[in-house]
Amino acid sequence: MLKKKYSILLVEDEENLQEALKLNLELEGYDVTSSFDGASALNILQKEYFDLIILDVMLPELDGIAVCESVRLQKLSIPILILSAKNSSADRILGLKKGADDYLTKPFNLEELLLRVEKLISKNEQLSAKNNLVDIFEFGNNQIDFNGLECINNKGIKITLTKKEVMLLKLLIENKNEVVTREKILQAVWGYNVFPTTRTIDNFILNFRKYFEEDSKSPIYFHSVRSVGYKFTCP
Amino acid sequence: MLKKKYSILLVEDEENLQEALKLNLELEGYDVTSSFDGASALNILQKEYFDLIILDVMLPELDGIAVCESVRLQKLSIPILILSAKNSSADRILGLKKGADDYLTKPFNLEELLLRVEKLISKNEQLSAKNNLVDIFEFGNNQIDFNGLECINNKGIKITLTKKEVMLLKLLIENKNEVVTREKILQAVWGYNVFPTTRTIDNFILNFRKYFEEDSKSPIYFHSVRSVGYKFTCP
DNA sequence: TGCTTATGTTACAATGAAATGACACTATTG
DNA sequence: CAATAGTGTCATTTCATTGTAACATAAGCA
Repeated sequence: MLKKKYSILLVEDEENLQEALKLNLELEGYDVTSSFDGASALNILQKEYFDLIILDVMLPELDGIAVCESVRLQKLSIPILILSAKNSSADRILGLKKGADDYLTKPFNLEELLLRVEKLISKNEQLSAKNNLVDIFEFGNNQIDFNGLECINNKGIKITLTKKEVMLLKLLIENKNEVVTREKILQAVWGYNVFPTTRTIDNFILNFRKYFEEDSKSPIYFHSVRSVGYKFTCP
Repeated sequence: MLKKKYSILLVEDEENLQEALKLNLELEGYDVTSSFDGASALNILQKEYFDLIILDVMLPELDGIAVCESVRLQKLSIPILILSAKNSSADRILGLKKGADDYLTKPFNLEELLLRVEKLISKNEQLSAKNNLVDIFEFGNNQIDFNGLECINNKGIKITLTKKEVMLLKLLIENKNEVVTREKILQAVWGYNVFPTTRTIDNFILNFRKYFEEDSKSPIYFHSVRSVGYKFTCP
């Protein structure tokens, strides 16, 4: 039987390591696409399908964690393997929290990397057809279905969310009870090079308040933090 | 919403650690069964279902690796997380090769353990939640026979579906009430790994609406989700 | 071989999400 | 207590995405 060739996006700026890894992965039969920085990685991901992303955390400009976050916001369920020079458990935890599926510390044993790669791909392969656990978030009397991009608000009215709304909402909810800066929002939702007027974010918040707040004039979920950004709290 | 309680088999002979882990896992909402040696672990596994096994490698008599191997010989899919005092990559490789899904080195950070546990369980959960579609699917007054490639629509007219139509329809129905992205559609139905902009998908949807909707201008089953994809809903 | 049906492509119109600009409002500062 | 900077709100515009049909090509079959 013909074996399907799996594709890997390898994001690593250090040229020697990039080349060595690419070579070894290709020897294992993978189809490897190279990327040397976070921004271009995100670009490539828009246009092409991959079975796995290998991501160095130390990247010029946009770092690995940010890429990881951005990928997860767009609901791409690609497995992500993070490579890092740091071996603190705090870093590993951050990586795993931001949506990485596995975490390896440099210097690593090549065989271990290849094993982990294989495991990640084969686990994901099996569920590629249907890959969703129900993903419903509730606060107050609001229910949000992130898979169906719709929600039922406290008045029992069904609202269909748009892509950007979902991304922003997810970002806020993932960071609930902490302030998310405007810069971070623009970065994560609108991308690294598109910066619309600041009023845009406010308009989205405005909508969220209309959708979800009892009294949109005195919000209890969507708080503005003057000169910093916004904060979602759920009591 | 009611959350399912997941069950974990914790195999650890050191009593303090056993207890501490059990407590913490239970606080997270897991149902924990304790085992203190390899032989009894295998026994328990014969009789009961678990969503995850946490396995110390250093066990009296039958060690963790042996248990792991034995489990893999019988039940393939339970995720196994190995705990070990040794941090050599050789050991990690051995563990992973023998069928472990993840490997943590003692001393470990509790939060990291909990994160990895959660990840292992949810990944596996998705696997087992595979949808098995019946061959005949009904919605509204439409009947679709996925085997015979034909269907009877709401006007009682028989329509023969083509191969691609069946594939797309199946994909949408398997993911009913969820948005299926254009990328996923292109990948699943057309086998593309690169995503060209094409009107092909739209034309297929157009046909579905003609076949199955009362009023194809205001569809109730086949919804477009702008800049994401399409969603099949059946009320 | 030519006919028939399935699939893909092109072109253009319609649509609606998101961006913008204007202005009122509110908090913060010296 | 102005002055100022930051935020709330709405009406309006814009432009990418989607709907649609007619046409082109490929595949399958008599």
